[in-house]
Amino acid sequence: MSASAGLPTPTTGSEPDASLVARVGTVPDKVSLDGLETRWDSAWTESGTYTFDRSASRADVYSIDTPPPTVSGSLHVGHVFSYTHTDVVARFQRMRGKSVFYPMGWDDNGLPTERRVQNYYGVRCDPSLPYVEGYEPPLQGAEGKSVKAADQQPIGRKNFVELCERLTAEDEKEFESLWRYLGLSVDWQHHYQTIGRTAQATAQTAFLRNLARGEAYQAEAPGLWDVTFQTAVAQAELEARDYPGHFHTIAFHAPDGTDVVIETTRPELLPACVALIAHPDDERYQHLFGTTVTSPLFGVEVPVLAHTMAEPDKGAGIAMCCTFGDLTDVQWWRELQLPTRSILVRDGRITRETPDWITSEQGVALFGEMLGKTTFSARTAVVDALRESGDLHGEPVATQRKANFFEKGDKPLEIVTSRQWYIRNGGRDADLNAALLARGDELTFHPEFMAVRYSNWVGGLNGDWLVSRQRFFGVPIPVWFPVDAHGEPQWDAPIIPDEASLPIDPSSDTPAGYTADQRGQAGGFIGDPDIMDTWATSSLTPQIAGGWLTDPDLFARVFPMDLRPQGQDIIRTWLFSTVVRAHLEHGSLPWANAAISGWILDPDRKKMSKSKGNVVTPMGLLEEHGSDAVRYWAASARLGTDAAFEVGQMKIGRRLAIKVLNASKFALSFAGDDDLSLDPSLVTEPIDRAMLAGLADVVDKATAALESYDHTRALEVSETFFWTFCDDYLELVKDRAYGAGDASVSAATLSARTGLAIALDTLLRLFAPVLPFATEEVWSWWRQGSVHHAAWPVSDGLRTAAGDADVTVLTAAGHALASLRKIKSGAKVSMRTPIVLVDLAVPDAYLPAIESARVDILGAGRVTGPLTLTVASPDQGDPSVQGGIVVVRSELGEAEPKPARNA
RNA sequence: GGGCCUGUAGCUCAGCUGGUUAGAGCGCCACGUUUACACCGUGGAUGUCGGGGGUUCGAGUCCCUCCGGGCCCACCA
Repeated sequence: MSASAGLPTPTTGSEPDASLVARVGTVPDKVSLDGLETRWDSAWTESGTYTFDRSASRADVYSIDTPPPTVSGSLHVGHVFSYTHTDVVARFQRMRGKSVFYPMGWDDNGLPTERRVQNYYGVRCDPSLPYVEGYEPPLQGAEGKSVKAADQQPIGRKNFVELCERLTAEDEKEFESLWRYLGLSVDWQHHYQTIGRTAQATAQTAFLRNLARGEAYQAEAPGLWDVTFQTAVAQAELEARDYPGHFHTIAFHAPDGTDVVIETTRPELLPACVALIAHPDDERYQHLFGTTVTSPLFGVEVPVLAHTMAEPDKGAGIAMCCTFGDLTDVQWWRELQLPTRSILVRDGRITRETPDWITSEQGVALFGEMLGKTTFSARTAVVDALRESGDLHGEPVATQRKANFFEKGDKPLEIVTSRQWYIRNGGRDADLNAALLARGDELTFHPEFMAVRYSNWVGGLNGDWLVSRQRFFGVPIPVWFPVDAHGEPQWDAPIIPDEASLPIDPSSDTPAGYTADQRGQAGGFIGDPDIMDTWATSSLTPQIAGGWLTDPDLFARVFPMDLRPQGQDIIRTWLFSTVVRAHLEHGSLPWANAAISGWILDPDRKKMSKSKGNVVTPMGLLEEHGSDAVRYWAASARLGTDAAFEVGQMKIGRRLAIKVLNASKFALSFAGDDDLSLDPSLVTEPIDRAMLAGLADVVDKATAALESYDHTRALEVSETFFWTFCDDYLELVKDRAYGAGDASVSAATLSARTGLAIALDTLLRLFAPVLPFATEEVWSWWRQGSVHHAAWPVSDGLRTAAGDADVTVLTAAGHALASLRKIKSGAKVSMRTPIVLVDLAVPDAYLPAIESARVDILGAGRVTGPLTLTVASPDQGDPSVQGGIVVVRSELGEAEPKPARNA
């Protein structure tokens, strides 16, 4: 790292220190923010400003596990917002001398990409079709036109995956250019795709290791199933939504002829009923426990059982347990060892064969009408029959119920029995659960309260992590199964590939010891048809980005990582699953810190999202306001707090960036043709030293804030100081800094010029993480190298230069100047108007301070006559203004005629 | 039903472990082109700190309670 270390300490010897002198190069006559983004992005790329120094040891590295954005649409302001937060951290750490490992990934895995490809190219995947060489899809960019499924051209899996890769590559190019324009200090040599070969190999290797250690397993079990996508769905992907339904009151029949009445919203599941269940303490049903009743219409005999999960005040207090209507049914079925009578199949329709437990003539006839029907039509059939038989009591009553949905689906989930793969995540194992909760405690969340979202989720898990999905585009489960002599797959004896052969696709690759023509044959093999959950890959981003498999040397330098930035909504998914994988594979946390950004809300306080159509495109914003301005807006919002989308805040950021350019140009203009000194020993005037003392405080506060991931506070203290610096200090020292106008430079002039140079040098470093473009631009006018590799400022040197000065001199002089301005403002005259006489009553403590800056105050206030200072008494005037300085008497002179301006 | 966050000027938000008259910026009003800046500068007005109780010499800050926003989990009979 090349930087001069913060502010150099004063030299004591006679050797001039080269680092204390800066030669001012060309400062533009007219400064502008326009074009800085493109210009500096090129310059940074060319000089490798953000290249990770892989010779650095782990202790000198700061590594970031960046969220790979989903490449299935476009980035929105929410992305710009949260990625800026991360970039501020990256830039701060880089300036502190860390080698920053800041890779970028693209999440092009999974359903969103799959669906987008279907729409964009008008195709659909049919894994049974062969690969077609040189295939071209029927459409290009048909997005939004929504091609009906029936009109989509069916293509084989390999062709489909190729299209996925083609489309995501285009998107990724666009995303990268946006990130570059925004000024993310990413090392673009380190980027990855979650569908890339490395990611696939990593996901498959990690899975096989989980399998070898017994952490991954298969089970044939009832589980939540999306009938649209026809895939199993994991707990983390659930979303409870309101769903309209009807309560139906239905009579079962006891042997003695009495009715046992239940209520249900799903009468179509009547043929799947396996028991009636009431609470063991429920007085009303005591006499029925242990007996059987007969279902209406279908005449199936079912037991009446007791279970504590039954709630007496829900419905009739006695429930119909079906295989399977909901997760409670599954629990009853399991715990009471009930038979399985499934009637729903994977497409969400009623089975196409009448099941053997339905034997009555009436039952068989009715079920015959239901065969292959949707649940909706089947319900109508059952309800009509019930009404006719008199077993429907009253009419159905409309109700609003909650149903589980796949977060990307729009039909309620059904429960279907299937063979699936799971990874243990503490959902069924108390020890592992406790260990993962402990990992949560070990992880530092910013803000802290986000930790409870983790522990709530982990504590509330009710099953292991379902990782298999019945989809096409994704990382295949890397196993095959032998097929026995009868043609039956041996699910219990998976054929495991060698790690060195990964990644593999078992649907096209052949396992060792077999030939391709044995696929699907008796005595041969079949591939596992499923792919892994997208989180099964995403949970390995630290390993993928860090080179776990491909570059162990790199991995040792970056893992466990320092920071995981992400949104609060995916703590339960991405964050948790990543913790699970690292815990199982490495016995550690994947990172030390998690920084959680809030949401961007539109002016109606609604979360911005594509589905609501209230998204603002980021590139337009960046071009209109400038990247520094948009970054300023983002950096003004604290972690974990939702922020309003506010153009006003961007305008303030733009104003700040422009002010940085202008104030810098001004400060540098005093150098003339001379070199500008940064030697603190030349700062001799009390007010100059006071300014440096104030700056030292700012440096300490900003540093402490950034160390605790509070970028907002760091920006705020720097910004507040900077505006006072411009409005008061610059005005006060202007005249002195210009000097006498001849070649001689007095000590007082040198003090002002050096103070300005030191302050500018420090302020540019303080602002660099938030305003990388404006600060780099100014830096290039007079310093060597990049400000983004300059050392983060430290207060020591500033304090040495300030000596025993304290900030009071500057604040008091500022207040005095304000009181002089108020005289003119009150008289509605130009600030150029001279004051020929003024008496100020000032607080006790300010008297010496103001006295020591008298000459500067007279100059800045254009006081041409006597300035008299007295100590203010408590009853004098309004002490709340101008720091308690009261104008006792004043007299204004004639304004000078306008000076001719040089164009 | 359980949990977390949040309610301060018209708007967006600061107010750290309780301490003098509650802050900033935007917006608003008035004035001003000053050898950096009109993408500017100077000055000004603006609040029963969601309501009500309590602890305290002292509460925007701590406790209780109610009301309003947002989010997560549970709730499918």
